[in-house]
Amino acid sequence: MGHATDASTLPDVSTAGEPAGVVSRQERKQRTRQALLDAALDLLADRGFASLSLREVAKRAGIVPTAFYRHFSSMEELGIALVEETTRTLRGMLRADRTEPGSYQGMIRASVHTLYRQVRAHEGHFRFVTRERYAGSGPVSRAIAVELRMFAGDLAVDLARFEHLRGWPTDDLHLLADLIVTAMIATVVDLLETRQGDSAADERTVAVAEKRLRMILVGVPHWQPSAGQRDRGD
Amino acid sequence: MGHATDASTLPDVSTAGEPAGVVSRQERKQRTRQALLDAALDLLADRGFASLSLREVAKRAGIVPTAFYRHFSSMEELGIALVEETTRTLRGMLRADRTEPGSYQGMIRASVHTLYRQVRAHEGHFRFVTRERYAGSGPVSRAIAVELRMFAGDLAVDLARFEHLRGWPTDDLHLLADLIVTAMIATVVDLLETRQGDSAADERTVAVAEKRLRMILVGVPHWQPSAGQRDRGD
DNA sequence: TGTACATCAGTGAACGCGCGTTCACTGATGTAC
DNA sequence: TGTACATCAGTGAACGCGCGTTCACTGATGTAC
Repeated sequence: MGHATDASTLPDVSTAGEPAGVVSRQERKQRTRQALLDAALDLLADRGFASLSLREVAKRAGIVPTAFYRHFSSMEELGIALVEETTRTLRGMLRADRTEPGSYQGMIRASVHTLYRQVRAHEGHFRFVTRERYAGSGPVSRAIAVELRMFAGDLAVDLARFEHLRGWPTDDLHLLADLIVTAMIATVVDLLETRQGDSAADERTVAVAEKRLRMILVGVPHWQPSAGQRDRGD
Repeated sequence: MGHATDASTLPDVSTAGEPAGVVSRQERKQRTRQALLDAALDLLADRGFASLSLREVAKRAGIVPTAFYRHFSSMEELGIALVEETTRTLRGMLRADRTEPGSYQGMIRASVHTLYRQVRAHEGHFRFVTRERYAGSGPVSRAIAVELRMFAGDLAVDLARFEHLRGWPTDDLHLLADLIVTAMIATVVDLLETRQGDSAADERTVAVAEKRLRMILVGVPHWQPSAGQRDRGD
């Protein structure tokens, strides 16, 4: 227990069976840092970040508690690094899925599939992020909020290129983008609740995810932009 | 500090200025129990439930740690009581808002207004529930999941009475109901992020909440029920 | 290539602290007669 | 109404434990000459 070689880190650096003698001090340090991140993620499988102790993480990473400070000045700093690891590549992949504004249907399929693969490849990361999103008012929750706002911002920009959405006011575009991001997060949660390996359940979850997005978007051509602002009457 | 007389409990039992000598032992016990619930809620203002200690809660409620066990067998049991307090009346109020299936518009306005009043009257409760919803896999998160499923179930039943929705398959109805519940939770979070007392900001948040629901519902007449199932092709 | 020194990731002892839970207790409230 | 006993919410001492952080240290790696 507690070995860090089965690492499931986002960037797949191949460090597996290299001779131990030839690596530089810098490289060793980097590996220990990664071991700390992986250890934290392992321990977060069924608990909140706030309940994680520095000593516990260090122990599982195979170092003494005091050595933790060679890598992070606090647990919070480690938490922020985990948030970064989670979103580092996903944002670009989702933007790529929307490069040519074709049908909603195509965009939906591609985005859901990207999200699906990414969640399944890095369950721990996504469990961590969906959990800590509302977990408090600390630096980790704030970092997650910032990342999500960037996802929604990207999406609002891309949505503006669709035919029916060209004339929409910015407010309405952002409302729609937030709705879609929220639906995607719901899909992440659904996937994490499904036991890994049950591919029939996975297909059902993906189908529901796509349907949910279609249900949101089917109204788009019939929406009267900004009607809401006026009929509040002040 | 730590007095329990400024209680903000959901059932507004008037226990304020009564002579102390006349209350029964049972009544006194009930008050201490309530003081524990209120103390926990106070302490949860900017932290997660998991980081709350029994000793801390007891101290703030004005009793010795060991007396805690006269009221709850564990912190988890207290957490579940807090979930119950939060949803006890809200569920009925929201159902009442939908008793006569008139326009979506009317239903939306009434429901959002009910939610708004309830959140503003019991901020601590709703902060607790939205935070702990995904906080882990413990009894508290499970209790919240059960309550939310009941909200969505109520809503699905009521939605089935609307004209366009009469022919919808159960799956699609539940998907729509979940979408609406999720939108309502987003509104709760928005309200909790707004500084209390800024009534202009509140009105904006309520307007956004209504608009969000309209954006979801505007597609309903144009939805092809279960089209999604078929075009997945297996 | 060889030597002398600097760097620095990781060590291990020590600290004071708050934790959940046990236990035997106290003394006011409640009840039976 | 008065007395004797039962109930039980709250007390306070005590326990062993894991916590974050400090500090002086070790010894392999890196670098200057």
